[in-house]
Amino acid sequence: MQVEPRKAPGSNSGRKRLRVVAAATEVFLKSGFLGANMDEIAVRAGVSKQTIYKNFGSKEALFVDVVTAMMVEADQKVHTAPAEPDSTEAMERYLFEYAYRQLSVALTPELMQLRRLVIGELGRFPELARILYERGPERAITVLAAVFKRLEAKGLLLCPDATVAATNFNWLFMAHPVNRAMLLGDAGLPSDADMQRLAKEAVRVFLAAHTPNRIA
Amino acid sequence: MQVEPRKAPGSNSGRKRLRVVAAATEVFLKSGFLGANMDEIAVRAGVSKQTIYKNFGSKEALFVDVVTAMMVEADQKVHTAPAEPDSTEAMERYLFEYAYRQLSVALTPELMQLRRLVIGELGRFPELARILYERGPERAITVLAAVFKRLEAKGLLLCPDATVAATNFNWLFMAHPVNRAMLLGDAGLPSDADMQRLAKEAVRVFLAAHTPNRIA
DNA sequence: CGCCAGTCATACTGACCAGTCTAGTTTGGT
DNA sequence: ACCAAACTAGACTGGTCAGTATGACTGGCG
Repeated sequence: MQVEPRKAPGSNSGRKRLRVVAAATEVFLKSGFLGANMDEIAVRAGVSKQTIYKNFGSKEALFVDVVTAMMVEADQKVHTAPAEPDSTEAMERYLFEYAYRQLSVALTPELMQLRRLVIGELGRFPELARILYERGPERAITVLAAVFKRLEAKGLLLCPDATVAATNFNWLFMAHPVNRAMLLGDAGLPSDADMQRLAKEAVRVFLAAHTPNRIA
Repeated sequence: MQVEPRKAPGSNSGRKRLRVVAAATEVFLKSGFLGANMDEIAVRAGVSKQTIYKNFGSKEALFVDVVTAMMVEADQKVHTAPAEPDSTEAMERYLFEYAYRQLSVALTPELMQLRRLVIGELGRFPELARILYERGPERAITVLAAVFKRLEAKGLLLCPDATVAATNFNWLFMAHPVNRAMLLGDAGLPSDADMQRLAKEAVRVFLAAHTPNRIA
């Protein structure tokens, strides 16, 4: 099977390719890799199976393409960097905003389902799980650690190991809702008020453990 | 299809049943629900397919039985309750021991693979995921919250909401390694030294945020 | 010994499905 | 207008697999 090179997105071929990716995304998210049916994907995309196989070569390759595309798209939403704070009060606000934004962006039904899918297919597609790990939590923690290092230099934070501190903070607000969503489904996702509570509590605990001269 | 009632475990039938469960456990963990092959399970159990269908009725039912059995077994290992502490120093030790034990017991390749499996099959078997949630993190947090309430009554802890405090503590040591294991596989599991570090850091952060009159 | 419930190996059915093939149609560039 | 590339519907192949059917074997018990 000869796989055609990717066409420009404006062309007719390119548009068809996008429709296939969109349809495949739906179907894979709904049914998983083995449960997904190529005929259903073709019908939903309004495209013949031939076209799919011409563009992607195989079910596996389509799956990898679809999941990778979903992660790239998610990446773009997560990337935002507000100005870093200069005072204790500004830092508290900064941390709260950061946590709240991460919660809002990451805890969507699509991303949670993507996560379930990738975890379930770890055995078959370990490289996809690795990419999700690196682009998700690892990247978030790395970026946060760099911020914390600068905050420590300013004397606003006390953290001998910035990566450990960033890991602490990240999971203080993320762990509980993500775990719930993984096992309870979309019904377990937090409301906006929940997210604010989570962010606030995470900031409180984090600062209690990483601020110089603090009295609880 | 008539499903036979469960036989006493000592009998010949009972032993065969156990061998089926053991074999099915292996195969489901390795291949997932759809990927698992009933013929392979039969061969591994040294049993004919007929016997499997007589005892369990269907692939779905076997899967539910197997996963439930795995969770019951895991439960027994997790349940241990050392004496509750009476002083600040004893509490620190207690929390460390608790965290370290939870890490040691929960972060095994089998339990992590079970978790991946259940998460991946959330769409098909939501009730299994719910059971895992209730018997796993929810139960751990509930038990911990009760302990924290008593510790607060003794004046050792400061936590207006014991459940929030228990959630904080639980995920402070669990979140990072569990997330790594989910996405990086068994190679991402922490070493014994890692677990001790995780437990120690979690206790430090937790106590900084939940102890009366504490100076960081 | 003879009974019979449980088990065995094996073959089969019917459904599903990834991927291919065919022959006719549309599209887009020149 | 013309042609080549891309696309279409739909049939087809080959393989897999859940679940059933068959007929023979075995072991415990009266």
